Amino acid sequence: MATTPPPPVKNSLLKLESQICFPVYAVSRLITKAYQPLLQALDLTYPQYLVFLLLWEHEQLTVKELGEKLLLDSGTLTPLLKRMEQKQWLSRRRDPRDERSVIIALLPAGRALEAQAQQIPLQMLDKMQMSEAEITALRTHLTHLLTQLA
Amino acid sequence: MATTPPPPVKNSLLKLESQICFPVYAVSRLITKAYQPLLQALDLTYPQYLVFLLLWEHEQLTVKELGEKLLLDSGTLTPLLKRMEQKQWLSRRRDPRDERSVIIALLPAGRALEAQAQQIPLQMLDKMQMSEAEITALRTHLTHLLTQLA
DNA sequence: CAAAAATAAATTGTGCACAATTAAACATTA
DNA sequence: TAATGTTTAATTGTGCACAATTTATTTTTG
Repeated sequence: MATTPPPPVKNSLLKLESQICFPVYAVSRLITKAYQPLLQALDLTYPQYLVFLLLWEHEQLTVKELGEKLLLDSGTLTPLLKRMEQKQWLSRRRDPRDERSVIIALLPAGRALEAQAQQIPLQMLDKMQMSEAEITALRTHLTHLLTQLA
Repeated sequence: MATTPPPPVKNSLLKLESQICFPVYAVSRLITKAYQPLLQALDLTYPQYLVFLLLWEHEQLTVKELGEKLLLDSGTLTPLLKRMEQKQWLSRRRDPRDERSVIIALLPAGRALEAQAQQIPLQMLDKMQMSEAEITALRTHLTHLLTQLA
């Protein structure tokens, strides 16, 4: 009795489920969505929150420094920072000693947000339901990938 | 001799470097950038490539099915699929048996792209420089997070 | 010093990503 | 079956994200 030929095996590397890239892409968007209700209470978007994490730590930074730390360019940062400036969270001014640079400095309203953001990291950790060990392992692999691709 | 008081320790959870979320966000964008030169040769964006991965495997899917698999809604997919339709890569038509659904079907020009995309996964693996074990571990942690957040 | 090169932001244009709303088709049920 | 509710896309509006270009300033170099 003749057997039917085996079905042609698709190049499994071209399947969505074989990709490592898709989970990264999907998880990244899901994380942003998980932040959303927490950040909405502060009238913040996720990239704006990242800018604040840096400003709460450093008080003031140039656009270039923000870009280096966040891996974003001025095409993204300039309009984002203008929106944050409009809300009086930060100031944008040229560095008098090098007029090419723009210094972004925290304003009182921006500094005040830090207190309201205190709970966010723990709330996110709670949503993610990952052990300390898992998080460390994940971060290790991701930072490896990051240095590989940056 | 009086010791200086310890510097006030910033809530380390509110530092960018403590966050697991930032590496995911940054790596996701870096991966997209790494794909860019490879996909540009096929006139594709990364989300369009993801749609093709599914269509190459399934030949035709509804917008709803694409959305479920990619975790994207019609607000993102409709304009994206219209652009792909304009390039004659796929067709969009209502399902005659349920006019609410729109069936996305591969067209010859879209099917032809599969051959040209064959090399992409290996080229990406090469760029990422990760061992099989690392990739598996990373995917495991990410899919865990994905189910946790989805 | 003047010309050329490099640097830092801003601008322009395209394409996601998503919340919120709308519209149409279908399913359920009173 | 008419009214109600559900499902599926499309639409609208906002905010990234990034490539490519432009502008202004500073640095380097011939």
